[in-house]
Amino acid sequence: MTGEQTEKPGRKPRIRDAEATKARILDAAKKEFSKNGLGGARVDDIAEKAKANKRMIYHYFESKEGLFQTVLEEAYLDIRSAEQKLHLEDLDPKAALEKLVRFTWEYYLKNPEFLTLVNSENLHRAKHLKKSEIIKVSSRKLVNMVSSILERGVKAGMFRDGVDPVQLNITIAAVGYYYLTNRFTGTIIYERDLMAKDALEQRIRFNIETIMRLVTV
Amino acid sequence: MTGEQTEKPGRKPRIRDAEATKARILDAAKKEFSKNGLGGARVDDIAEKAKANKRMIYHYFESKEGLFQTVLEEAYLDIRSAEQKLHLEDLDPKAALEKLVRFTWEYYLKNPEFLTLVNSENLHRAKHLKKSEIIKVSSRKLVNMVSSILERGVKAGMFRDGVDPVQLNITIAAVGYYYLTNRFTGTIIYERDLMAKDALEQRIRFNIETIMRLVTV
DNA sequence: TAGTTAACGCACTAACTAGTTACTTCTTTA
DNA sequence: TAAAGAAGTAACTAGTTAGTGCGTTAACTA
Repeated sequence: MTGEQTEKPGRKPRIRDAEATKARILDAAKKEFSKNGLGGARVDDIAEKAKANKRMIYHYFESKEGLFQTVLEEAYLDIRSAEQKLHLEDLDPKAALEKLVRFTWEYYLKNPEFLTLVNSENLHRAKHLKKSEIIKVSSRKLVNMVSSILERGVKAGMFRDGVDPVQLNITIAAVGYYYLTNRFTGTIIYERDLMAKDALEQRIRFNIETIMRLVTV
Repeated sequence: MTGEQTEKPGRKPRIRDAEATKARILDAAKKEFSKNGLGGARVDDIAEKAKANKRMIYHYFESKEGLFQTVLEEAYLDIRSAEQKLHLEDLDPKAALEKLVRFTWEYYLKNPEFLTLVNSENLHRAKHLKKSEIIKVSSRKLVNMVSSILERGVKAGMFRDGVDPVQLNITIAAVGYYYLTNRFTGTIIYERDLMAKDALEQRIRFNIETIMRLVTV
């Protein structure tokens, strides 16, 4: 173990603390990568913001890309785990679906770094995500969750049959994701402040409407 | 004019040709920027691929960012002008809307650079697009087009009233854009080849269904 | 408490990168 | 045809940038 005897639950008075340093690096890296992309991010800046020596980045994460991969993996695991905590199986199908749409929207809104990280990874043709097995496993759970909501809805006569759960999943993500990643160009194109409070409220209502109409009989 | 007398319509035998060089640079730049993003693109590589001297880039476009701005502007003008050529006003509302959904999807599919350029611009908080007046004007036409389809549909009793044309427009873009920009991570997450021929066909059908159900009474 | 391991820091490098200087050559026009 | 301007080139610069070699010090353990 890692020095359990001197550690008290909420306190880590050690001057040298591998876990804390790692965490500070990951946190700074997430901000930098999401702000500037993988190519635009600077290792020196990450080290400075993490209040760590640059050498530590290479010590813990091997390379800039290794660091990016870890950041990305953690980001995916975070949203996947938050989705599981929704316990949609306890709600009736309509309420469950609406809750998922709302959750997805709010997660993107509160975690805009997630959007940019995913964009960055797609620019690199998902070469980092490809190596991660745990991401596949946790994503399967999401698809199953939506599948079972759909099934229950069909049985209850609320939803129509034949809606592909993967397509539905993609669409739930799409209507929120697109609006939010493209909020800067969108604000210019549509000459409207897409991030104003009422604009955001209008959008989430519209998204729920879109998804509900899609599955309703 | 630029040496009109020696130019024959389809032939430009000049060794020195400013327009041709400019065009080659823009073409190479579009590929480089869309492949690597603004930060990741290399000016030297663009010059090499364009078979032009790097000095020419600075001569014609002032800076790397100036070049990016021009590339981005041309990309937007291209899609906006293609949309206008659809002549949706000649079709009945349902057919018009379906044609727009299909066109948007196919444009993204055939011009994936557009998607990455827009992503890159959003990473930079739309600082380049902000400067462009012509983009706003041509985007207004798109919104008006959708507005008038909606209006005609409502009058004909086909579409329900109160659908916001901007939200609809964003949604039409979203359902195609998200699927295609995130095709690399998507293929991993959903463990399914999103770019297979039948997958693409399934998606466009799903998108049309989504949009039609959204506007139908 | 001595010895070992792991955390950390300094200073460096080799390669790269946007942008420029100073120049040559082609094309047009007075 | 001579002069001027525009198109094009090669070589360079000043500043970055990812990644390292090597030494130091704190923390754990035999």
